[in-house]
Amino acid sequence: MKRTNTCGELRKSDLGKEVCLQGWVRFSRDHGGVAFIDLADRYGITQIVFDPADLPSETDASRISDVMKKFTRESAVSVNGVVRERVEGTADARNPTGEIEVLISDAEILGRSKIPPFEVGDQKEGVLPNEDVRMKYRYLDLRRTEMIEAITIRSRFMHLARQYLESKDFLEVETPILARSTPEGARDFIVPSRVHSGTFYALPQSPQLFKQMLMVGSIDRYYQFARCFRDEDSRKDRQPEFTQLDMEMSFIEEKDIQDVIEGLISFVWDGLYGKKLEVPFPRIGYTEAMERFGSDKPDMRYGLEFVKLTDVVKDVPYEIFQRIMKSGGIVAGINVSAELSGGKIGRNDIDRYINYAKKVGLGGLTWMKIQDGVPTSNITKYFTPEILEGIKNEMKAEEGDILFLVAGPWKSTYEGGGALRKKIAEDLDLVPKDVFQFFWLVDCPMFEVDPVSGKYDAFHHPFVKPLGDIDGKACGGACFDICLNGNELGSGSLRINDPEIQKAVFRKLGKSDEDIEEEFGFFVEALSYGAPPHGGIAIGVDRFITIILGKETIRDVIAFPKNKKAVSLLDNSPAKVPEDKLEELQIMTLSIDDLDFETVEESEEE
RNA sequence: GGGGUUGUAGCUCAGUUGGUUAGAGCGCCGGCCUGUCACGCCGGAAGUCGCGAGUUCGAGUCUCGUCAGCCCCGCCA
Repeated sequence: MKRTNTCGELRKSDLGKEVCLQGWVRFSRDHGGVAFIDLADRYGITQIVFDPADLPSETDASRISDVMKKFTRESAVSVNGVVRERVEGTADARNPTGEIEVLISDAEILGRSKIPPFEVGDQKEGVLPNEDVRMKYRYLDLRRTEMIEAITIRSRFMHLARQYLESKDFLEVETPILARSTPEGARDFIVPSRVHSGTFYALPQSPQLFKQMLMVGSIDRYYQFARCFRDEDSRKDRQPEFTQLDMEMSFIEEKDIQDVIEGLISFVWDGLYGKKLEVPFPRIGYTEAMERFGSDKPDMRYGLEFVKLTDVVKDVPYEIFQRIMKSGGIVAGINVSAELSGGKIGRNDIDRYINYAKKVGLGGLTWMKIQDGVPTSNITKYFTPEILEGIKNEMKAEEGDILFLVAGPWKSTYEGGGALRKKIAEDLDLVPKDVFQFFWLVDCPMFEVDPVSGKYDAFHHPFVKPLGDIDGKACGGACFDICLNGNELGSGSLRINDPEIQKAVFRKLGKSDEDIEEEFGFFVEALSYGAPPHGGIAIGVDRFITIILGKETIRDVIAFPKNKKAVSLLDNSPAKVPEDKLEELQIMTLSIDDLDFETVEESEEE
């Protein structure tokens, strides 16, 4: 190999060395005589200098000068030269290689670059182009320091995790990408079979069933960096394809899974940052999390906790609250203290929050401000002085504090309230940076009942081991989530290993015995051949990396992500395929774009 | 599917109450410059104001529609 060093490597200790550096021309500065190039690769930047007054004797100066004229920005080039100390007073303390430079004696262009569509180099005032431009030229975007860092940390994370899990006897096993479509959960991506026309594979939403069958297959400690596919609308933390660190273990209890994850994350943390994490992570029950923070993945780095007010206001003449409580709803409040808000919340802000509350599914938002010691607002006339006093005491409200009251059905009200809490915290800048708070959300229910249809839904998924009688009123599930800073990082559970219980859960979810046999027969069958007690967890790799790097979106930690509409602007996928490929698969498309509009319009006119 | 927001030079943006020839910085091209580091200085080229209608004597600006990006809701067992 010609290249002797990377662009981030050379130091004063290398003075006098003959080196060959290869990389990209980031900036160049031509002073008419002496000229500089910042040569960059993913390791760093080294200054190359062309110095006619100080050239080695055998050097052909005009030839080098000619070659360097072709060194357009972002071209890949090769440079030979000698490492030397920079002229006194010109060292660059911001750059680890800033004390040295390479005096060029030979140069070659390896791959000339067209004029880049945007700035690749780090700028004093970062002017990032729009994301769609970055996506179209992702290969250039990846050269940026920030992207290099994200990709590097991601790789380190995966390496450290593998190192840890292998040391604990876990085996990495690949599971199929072409698999059976399952009826539960998200929409599947479908892949047509050529051999069996009219039938389809689905891309896995997760390797759930396969990893459980690995347990039946005696692979008692499994892990995999698994690609998962879900055909649902994207968000900044959701992509149609994403990566999970998927794990499963046999002969274990819930705590064993949590111990492994705590060990794993501590190991990774130490490897990445050289810092110890405090373990075990705290636990909070589902109900408590909902009632204090209005979320099953609460951000507990700041306060603004909910206070239950149902008892305090149970005799309130305020009709809206009465109606809600009579139908089993709750009333809860959040105190935005004058201390936190700095008195910055005015009537306009309150109206904004009322609007926001409606947007996130709350029926409305009641507010009061403590003025002259009394909760005051346009609706306090419907409250008795005793009840107002009760609210004030319960919420520990003081002069100038603003109280927001939410009311409605337990779940949707706390969830909406949680969204409001988050919004207020962000507006008031209450969310601390550089604090990483892991915790376990525990004591989850097994089922949720749809308030409209009355239909049972699995709280996590149908393979979770129920705790107790599944027909009981509040049947729990042996499932739990790991959360970090208001995000769900992953969820785990003990699984059902008894085929009869598995069938009973499916029935509870409304499946007939025929459906169960058709959709999950192979799986129930597998459970009936000595399935060990087992359980596992999956960690969202993209989200984890996003959070620890303080990024806004998982797109920034994925090398080639798709946009909001699931389009890859780099390769323009999805795309049409030639007609003969469809014929081979015996597929016809009914896409509106494929219709002949002239014909359609004519038929409409008739 | 719904709501919000953005769209002006290759990139990031400004553009007043509707009014002459649409501007700036960066980049690009040409010239000058022997110690810069986002080098500097001088000069230059570069625009379907997302697209389509409408109002108007006149539209980047107002109205309607439409397309695209992003954020949120729905959706994501």
